[in-house]
Amino acid sequence: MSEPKDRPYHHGDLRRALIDTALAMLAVDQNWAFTLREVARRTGVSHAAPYKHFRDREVLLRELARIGFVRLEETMTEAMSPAMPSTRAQFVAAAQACIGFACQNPALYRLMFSSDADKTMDPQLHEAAMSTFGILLGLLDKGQRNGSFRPVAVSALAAASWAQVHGLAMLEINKQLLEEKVGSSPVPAALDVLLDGMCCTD
Amino acid sequence: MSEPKDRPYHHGDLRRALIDTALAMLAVDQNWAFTLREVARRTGVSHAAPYKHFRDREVLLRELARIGFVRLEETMTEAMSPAMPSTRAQFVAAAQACIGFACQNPALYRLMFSSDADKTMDPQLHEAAMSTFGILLGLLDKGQRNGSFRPVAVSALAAASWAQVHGLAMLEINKQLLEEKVGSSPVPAALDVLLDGMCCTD
DNA sequence: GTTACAAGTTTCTCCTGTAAACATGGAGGA
DNA sequence: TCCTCCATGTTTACAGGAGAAACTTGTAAC
Repeated sequence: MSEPKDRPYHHGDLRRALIDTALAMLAVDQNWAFTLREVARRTGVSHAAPYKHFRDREVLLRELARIGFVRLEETMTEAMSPAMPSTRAQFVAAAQACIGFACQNPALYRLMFSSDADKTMDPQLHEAAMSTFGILLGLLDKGQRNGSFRPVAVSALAAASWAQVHGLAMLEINKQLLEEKVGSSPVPAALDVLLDGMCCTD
Repeated sequence: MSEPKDRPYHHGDLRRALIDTALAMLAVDQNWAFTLREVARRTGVSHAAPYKHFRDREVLLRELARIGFVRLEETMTEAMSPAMPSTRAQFVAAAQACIGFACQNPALYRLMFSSDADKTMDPQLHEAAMSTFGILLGLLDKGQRNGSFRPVAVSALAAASWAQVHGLAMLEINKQLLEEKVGSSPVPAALDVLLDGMCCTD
């Protein structure tokens, strides 16, 4: 893991290396023990080096959150791309992709939606989050146009489906969805109930 | 805030005093800067004193979470008690009470549903959480009996409504429910969409 | 009364974030 | 070519937190 000699004094692209290390840590450390010093250590650099690239811890966190939104958007877009029999099926696929992303990157997902990553502090982060949200809006709009979803205010559908998916994701990654509470397959069950309210009667 | 002299060497009920101080801190500090030393300081004891009553920080956090569940249950029970025209209205009242509780105690609410407060570690915490969840189950069951809610598996309704309410609460306290995304009154709107899927057609 | 124990305090070690001062090496002008 | 600047490293320093260990103090039981 550590090459003692061959590293030149100047790293080359420490900024990117720090981000990569941090993302790798977030992917492994479910439990959110994230320290700048540990990131520096694993990157093989002194604990003060990161401050040349990030004003403070929060700035790095916000950058990680931004990348998280980009990746989530990619994940959801991929999940939606195959031919689907209905917009409803596409919605389910996107929702499950989002929840799957959260399960595979729990710490990153939590970070993305925590107030640690305050979006008012960082226009780029805000933009990334809005862009990801745009996928949902696009899907809802399409569903309304083709008669799949009820013609109520799209913002209401957006609020409901976002809350539902985010709620399921948060409960899942925090291990709250115990079988004794919500049965053995809560995610599809919950999505079905919600979609019954969103969809036009067949 | 601090009486320098009159405090006897032994506090009397330091355990309760620490819990009260911590709860007060959680109510004020939205942003979750919670340190044992600060709790000790504000309680007027040395920073090591809390360790006589809580093995470590986590044990105190779990106790706070437990109390949070008790209070949430009280809040929801109160909100549901007045005469309501329908089970649906009662559901909305309970849901809004839960979200209101989260908004008024954001740090506590976050703690309650974080994996910091690992329920597998503490039977009493688990029991308190289950008891609070029981309110939802009772309401759903009653609604199914009187024909308000659809006769699908109650665990599916539970999963959907819990995820919805928790999702709304989390998004709200993390200031993610921006008007540009979900309109001006996302909570009632989202609950309505969900309930359209849960309720029998009128 | 003496003594034992629960519940305080002090002191210590190791960790973190962050600031300041110092070092290095590559790029651009004399 | 050489000198100098400066971005990007390192070292050192400091404040504050978790928690362990050793010490102190009331009080309650014998």
